[in-house]
Amino acid sequence: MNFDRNKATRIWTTACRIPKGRVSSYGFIADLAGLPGRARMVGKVLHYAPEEMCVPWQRIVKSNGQIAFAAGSKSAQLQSSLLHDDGVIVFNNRVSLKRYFWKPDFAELMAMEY
DNA sequence: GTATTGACTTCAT
DNA sequence: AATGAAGCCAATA
Repeated sequence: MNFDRNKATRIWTTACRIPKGRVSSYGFIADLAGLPGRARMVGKVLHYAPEEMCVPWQRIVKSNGQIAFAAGSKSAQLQSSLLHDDGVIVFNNRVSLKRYFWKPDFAELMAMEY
């Protein structure tokens, strides 16, 4: 798998900023990582995220709050479980963005723009 | 080189 | 709320 390691690292580190108990979307993370329009790449890259980086991939969901995996699939169940550990309620394979969507504060946004 | 494929998003029904 | 089409872009084939 030869993907762009540099971009991948940006995505991983960006994902690591999502605090416990919050979620974000693929597109939003792509934007923060400086890669607008590459939501699909975020998903691909998260799949390759090394274990030792402890990337909280479970906190990334679709823009409508649904988990990206098919309901009932092994991955979806695992993600739901991990989110539950974070204190996030998962219902019908989705979470409430109203309650959990991560809004980075101003200082964090500034630290990112590069 | 073109075609297909996604852990996606948005808009229109 | 649910579907579907079109757009998206890097990776694969």
